[in-house]
Amino acid sequence: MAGIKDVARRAGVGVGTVSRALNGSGYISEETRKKILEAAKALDYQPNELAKNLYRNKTDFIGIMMPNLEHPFFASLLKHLELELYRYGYKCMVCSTEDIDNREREFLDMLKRNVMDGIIACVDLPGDEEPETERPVVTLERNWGGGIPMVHSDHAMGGKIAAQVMLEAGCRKVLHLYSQGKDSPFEQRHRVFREIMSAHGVQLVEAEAEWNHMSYGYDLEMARRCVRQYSDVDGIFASDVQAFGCMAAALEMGKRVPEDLQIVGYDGTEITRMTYPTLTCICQDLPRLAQVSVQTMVALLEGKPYPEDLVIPVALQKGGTVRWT
Amino acid sequence: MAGIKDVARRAGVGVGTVSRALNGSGYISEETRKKILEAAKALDYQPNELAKNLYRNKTDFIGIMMPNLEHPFFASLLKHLELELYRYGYKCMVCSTEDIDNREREFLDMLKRNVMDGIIACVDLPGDEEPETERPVVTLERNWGGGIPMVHSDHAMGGKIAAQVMLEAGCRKVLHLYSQGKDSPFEQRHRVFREIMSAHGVQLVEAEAEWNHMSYGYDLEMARRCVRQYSDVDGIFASDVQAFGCMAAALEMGKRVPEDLQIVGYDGTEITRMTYPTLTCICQDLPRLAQVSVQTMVALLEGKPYPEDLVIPVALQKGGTVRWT
DNA sequence: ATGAAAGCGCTAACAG
DNA sequence: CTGTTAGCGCTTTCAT
Repeated sequence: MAGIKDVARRAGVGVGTVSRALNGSGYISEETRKKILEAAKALDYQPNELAKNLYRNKTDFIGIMMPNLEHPFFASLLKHLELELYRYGYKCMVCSTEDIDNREREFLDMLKRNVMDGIIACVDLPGDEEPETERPVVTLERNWGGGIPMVHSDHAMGGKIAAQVMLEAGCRKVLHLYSQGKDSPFEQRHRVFREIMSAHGVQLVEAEAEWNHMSYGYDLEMARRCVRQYSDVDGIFASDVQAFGCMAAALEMGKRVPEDLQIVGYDGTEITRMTYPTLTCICQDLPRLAQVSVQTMVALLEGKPYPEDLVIPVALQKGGTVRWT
Repeated sequence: MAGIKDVARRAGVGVGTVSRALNGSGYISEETRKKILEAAKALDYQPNELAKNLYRNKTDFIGIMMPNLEHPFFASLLKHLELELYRYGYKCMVCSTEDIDNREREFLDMLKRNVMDGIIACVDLPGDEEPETERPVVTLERNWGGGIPMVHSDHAMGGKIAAQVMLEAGCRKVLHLYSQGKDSPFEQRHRVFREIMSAHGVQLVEAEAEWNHMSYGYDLEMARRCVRQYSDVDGIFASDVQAFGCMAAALEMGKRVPEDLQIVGYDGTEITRMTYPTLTCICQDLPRLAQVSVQTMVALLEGKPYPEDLVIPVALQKGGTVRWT
């Protein structure tokens, strides 16, 4: 592997000159620049990024922490985050905590060791400690407190839209699958939904999903159980995957959707458009969530002020699991 | 940020001693070791990995190249790869090429710049050039030639199983959605499937999906078009996502699955178990694919021989989209 | 058993 | 404009 010294020798100049020529910093005569470029090409010179990183104390890596990479919400979010980071010249290092003990802690420690420049986290803060904040952290949908910027969807709006859909659809007894995290912004969605339902005299049956247990298997299984247990409801509000689990269980029991049972999902991932009928759901704006969190991260890294408004609107996607009038 | 010098000063020893104590290399008296450990703890010392990387010329990063992180097959594969790399102490750097021009090339160049120790690639080799092989590359389901190890499923077996299912189900006219890459091992699946179908006099209608255009939207749209166009088939063989697209289009047209139309998917991702009826499909063994490719990568990095057999068996998942007798 | 010193490959400050 | 040199923070000889 040719190093900068080899290039310097071949071009008959000093290493400093090579560095300047290749980085376009400082003054270089056109002539020597050409010589250097030629030498670099001839030797197929590639600067060793490790040396550069040590000097700059920066790697251009951003770590992404997610509970589960297989879940359609996180898979899609990761895609958008990676793309957005790429636009700003950052590389994406990913950590799927799954249910592995201590994985969050280990990952956060890497931040202290300068492995990456910052972290975008979609998981809860491990333990009760404040994170070291020497390098920036931005969270998505998770409250880490301590002035750490949190980008999230407008879940109050989501709960409200879902409730309105249920009301217009004429539901009288609704199954509501929810989950609650550490001061999570999600709770707004459930709170608002409950309030509106109660205010209109709609009966509510609730089941709590384990927080942060993001997996298809779990979601489908719990959805199935709930539908069996509360077989007399005429409406369901749950996350996308859970909603599909409910629909499958109901169809298996001989119910018709939406004639006997109306279903509203939450998230709006691609899977909602994959079936017939398509799933009516509240869509989170994943591209925008990714965009804003990356912008915030970059601003933090550059010491600039970051966007004030970190709340992203949601939208209704009308699908075939609700009877529209 | 406390450095090794600070620790040395505080413990009243030289930096070399601190390094040895903390890495457990060389001889250290129990007494000074204690002093050093204390000092390190007191200062919350974290070794700067950038310096270590430069010295070792190694980062413990493995790059993962994928065409699309949102697609359930790749999302799931990534999850397993990341987990497996973690087991071996490697971190996972991810690159989603999407359809971005030159992204593969750029990512491969990072390998030359020592940004990562190796690459596991699930995309085609850009251009016709041989990749620099100074640092190891392993591919998953992609043929990069030049002695680069390729881990892949036993697609001949997959094609055979799918064909047998179709025959047993009594299909007489089958729609076959396929795609072909650069010398891809996938082709076996299509070749074997065709051969068996023809041998038994089953009529075959084929539609080619664009290679490497891995996205829900595209898959669903093309599936819908095909089902409309070939509305008289009684069986369909396609990838998971395409299969769902076909099923949705057929249901929308008033057909019944599996009574009027039987469907066999390929991949066996989580989405196949999400609906009612569940999708009959050929399952690739993603955990095993990940395991073998990571083992191969690690062996390459350590200069050891790697597993000979890089072909992973597939299995049939019986679902409700086929009439079982 | 331990301290001093020489790199790892690059960038930037400083002389010329 | 360009060459020389001093780090970046760590690991590892090499003396002692």
